[in-house]
Amino acid sequence: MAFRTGIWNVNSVKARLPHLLDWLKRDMPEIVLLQETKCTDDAFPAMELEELGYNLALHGEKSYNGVAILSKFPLEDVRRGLPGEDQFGHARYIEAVANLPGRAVRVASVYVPNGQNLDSDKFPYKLHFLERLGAHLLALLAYEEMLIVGGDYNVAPYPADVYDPARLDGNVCYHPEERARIRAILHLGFYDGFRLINPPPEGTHGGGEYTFWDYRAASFEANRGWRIDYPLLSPQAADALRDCVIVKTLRGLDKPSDHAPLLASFADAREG
DNA sequence: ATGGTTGAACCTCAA
Repeated sequence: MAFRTGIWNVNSVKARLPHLLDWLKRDMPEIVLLQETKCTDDAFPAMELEELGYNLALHGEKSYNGVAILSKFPLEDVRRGLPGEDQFGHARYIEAVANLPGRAVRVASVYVPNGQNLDSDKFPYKLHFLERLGAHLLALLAYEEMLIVGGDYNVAPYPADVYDPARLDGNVCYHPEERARIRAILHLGFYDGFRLINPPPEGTHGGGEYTFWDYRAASFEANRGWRIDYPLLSPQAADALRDCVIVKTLRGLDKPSDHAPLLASFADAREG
């Protein structure tokens, strides 16, 4: 069957619950990958989402980070954290198998560390996280499954993915060391689902299509944005991809997240 | 313009 996958950094699932519920009722993605839920699993608004028909797989922590998978299909083989990760580390990765009728789809929700600034200890931590993520995704690629890894990667991979690539080159989230690591993951054999549907424009200027706008300095109004949220797809998932859009309207509401969601549509396995 | 805003939880940190 055909299905849709939503991807959204909500910047607090509790603060964003009204917008989240409205969006899910309107666009009805069967699978949803959330980042920055910012609450422990016992505080997650499970009842409201279960009422919409979702099964939940949660990996949260108090105040910061937190990722979740919502699925209208049964979830199995839930894994929390990257392999070898400290059990008490940040809640930044969750993976599960969604059992669609006649087809299993592996999905993951990832929230890559922001890195803060180049002088911070958090910057090498981010680079190391990207390397560990790449090692894990390489292992998953060997399964030859439909695999959808959606999240906030906190890295704009290419010049078209930031509003002013010349000025921002070297900034955190658009630093050559970060771009090299996210592009290394792509070069393993993953596809950026947004770019499969929306090829980047020619030249080195910003492409104008973004998923994140800073709350400060009227960034959204001026479209000073960054494309740092995207679906990374295995070849099997890329073949089934039919559409991928940024739901920009949600960034323009009152009390928005600083990220806009994405909605990716996948075809039935039997379609050509 | 090295500013600006938001969320969670505490009076500051992370983004």
